[in-house]
Amino acid sequence: MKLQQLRYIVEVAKHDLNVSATAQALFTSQPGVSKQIRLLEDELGVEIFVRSGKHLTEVTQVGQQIIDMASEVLRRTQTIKQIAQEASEEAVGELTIATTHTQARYALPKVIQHFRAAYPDVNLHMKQGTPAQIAELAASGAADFAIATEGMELFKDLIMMPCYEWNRALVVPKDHPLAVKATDPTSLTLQDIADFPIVTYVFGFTGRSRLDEAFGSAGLVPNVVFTATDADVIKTYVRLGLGVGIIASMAFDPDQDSDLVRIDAGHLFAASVTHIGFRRGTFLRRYMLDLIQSFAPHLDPRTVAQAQECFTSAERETLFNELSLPVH
Amino acid sequence: MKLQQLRYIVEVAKHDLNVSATAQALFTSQPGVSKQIRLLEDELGVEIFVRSGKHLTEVTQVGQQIIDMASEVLRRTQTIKQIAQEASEEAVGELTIATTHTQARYALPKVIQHFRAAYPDVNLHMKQGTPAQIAELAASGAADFAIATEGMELFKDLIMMPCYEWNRALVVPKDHPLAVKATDPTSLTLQDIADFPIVTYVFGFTGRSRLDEAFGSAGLVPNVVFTATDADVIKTYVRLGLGVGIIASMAFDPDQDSDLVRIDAGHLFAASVTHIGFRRGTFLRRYMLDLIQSFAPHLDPRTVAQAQECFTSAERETLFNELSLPVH
DNA sequence: CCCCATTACGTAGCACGTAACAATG
DNA sequence: CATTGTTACGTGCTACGTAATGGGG
Repeated sequence: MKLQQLRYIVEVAKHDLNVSATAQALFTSQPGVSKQIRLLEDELGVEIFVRSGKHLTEVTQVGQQIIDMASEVLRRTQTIKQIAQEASEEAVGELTIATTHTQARYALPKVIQHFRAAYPDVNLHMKQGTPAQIAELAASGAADFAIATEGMELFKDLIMMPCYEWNRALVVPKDHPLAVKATDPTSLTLQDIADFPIVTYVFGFTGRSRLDEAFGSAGLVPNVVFTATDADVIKTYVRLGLGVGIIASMAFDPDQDSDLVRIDAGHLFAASVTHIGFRRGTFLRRYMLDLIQSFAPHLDPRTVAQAQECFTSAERETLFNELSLPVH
Repeated sequence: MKLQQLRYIVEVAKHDLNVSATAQALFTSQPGVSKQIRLLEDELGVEIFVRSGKHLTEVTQVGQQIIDMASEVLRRTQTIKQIAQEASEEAVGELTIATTHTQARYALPKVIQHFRAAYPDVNLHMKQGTPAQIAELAASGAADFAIATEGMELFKDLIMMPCYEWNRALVVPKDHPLAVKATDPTSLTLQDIADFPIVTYVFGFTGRSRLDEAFGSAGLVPNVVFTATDADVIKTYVRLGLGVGIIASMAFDPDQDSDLVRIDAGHLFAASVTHIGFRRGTFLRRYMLDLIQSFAPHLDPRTVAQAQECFTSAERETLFNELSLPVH
């Protein structure tokens, strides 16, 4: 059994059982991959893939178990490399962050700027997607970190940590009837909002669920006429007069959005909490810990280490609910 | 990075940093081992071992982390082999049980006999040792199972499951003053026993601690004149008249021990529970599950699987304290 | 008829073993 | 001086790439 053989079967499984595509992705020849898989199957005495004629059609039951375990093996060899690099070149490496538009656009820029200055030799990659995709990326190891507000409890081997609390604001054009509320945001009610067509996030994004809850428990049916995954698009359509926008308050930029009026609505909705997560068992390099702390100051390396030790998310909750989160 | 290189560093660490001895144990040449370690260190860019002149003197800090992770990798490659063998040759394999004399001599024979009949092609190995050694063997992967009554909570990555409950009996020569109690064991008191010199297990073996607790809470100081790790030795010295023996009741064999009298003392001491344990993450083959159930009928494969899923020993406890244990 | 996996075969690299060497206690 | 790790060197294996072959959709 060789590490490459394990790599091959894992990659073939990831590439829809297409050996040619796998070989190309791994920059090697297709017969080589084919043969090594055969050799592994011979050595183990089991078929990992089901072949119909000249095609791999499916993964056998044992095959799946073996592939899963092989992934684990490969992950750990990666960890070995990380440990070594951490010891020899502390400030050199890679960092992949999977996150949503909202975070990438409004929460992360400062952090990233700071990070790049501190670690110029760490290559940084950002992947954007839906909360579910983000969680998947982190769980599969394709990203080091997932940062999002929703849908992060999907994978049990993701360690999630709360970063900051935030709430919503209304954005309306300056000439909108509700614009006058800007002088006294506390007088704003859910009924006020429900009177107008609403432009906000699609479901499953950026705390949208909290919004629905608030209206629901007030017995109101909001007239959501347009949804988007990010605040920039929402603001654009607010400008076009489609309706009043409800966005994360941090997504309002006083400079760029000077043609709009922001009315804080934090008293109307339950606060949302943005989390950062990583796969259980990940070796966290110094620069990773630094990034976490720079994004969420209360998450110092010691606290993160404690979170890693926790077996269940319930344990982590008790660990974290002693902390008071920053509010954005 | 190659699997063998990982194997080499792990084994060298296990062999007190003696490369020659390691090479011999792995049936390979010493320069080969030496070179592969060097190559790995070069590839990773770190020193795993500290060399003073021509000797490996210690493991670097990173080295230890790498070795630990390498062990994990190798363990998982073993698991892959097991998964494969399970699928192709369900009844072929190896099984190593680490246990104490008491279990090996009095509890396991029937089980083993049954097992050998059911799985003639599974090679069986028994390792004997102190409870601490047994737990260590299972935790390190040198044994598949640990079976013992004491000291099994030492390693947090051992999954322990209760097998049966048992208590103690007094054994005395036929002409001993206490022999008359055999007709009415319930009349036996701790004071009765404390009046005589006692021969029993050494501390840390076969529920010895429960014995001390009972005397302690009764305000008595037992006069333990001789201790041994197993009942056979204890009985021998009881025969020599050294004192009254206190042994596990199942360790009295009516046939072989017909020259002694057994007086049940279950009402005087808290019951002990014998456990079977294995390393978390172990792939349990069919024959292993069979062995467990044959030893402890309530531990069916489903229950064992549930125990494997539990994160903490507390969770397992709640799982198990619904079961009523067999009494030996 | 194209796509894809397997077989065949040649080559280059590398792991491993033997032998010689160096250093340590 | 014995033990132990490293260097040097030769060899046999094998992983990999190119080319040819054979099945499926």
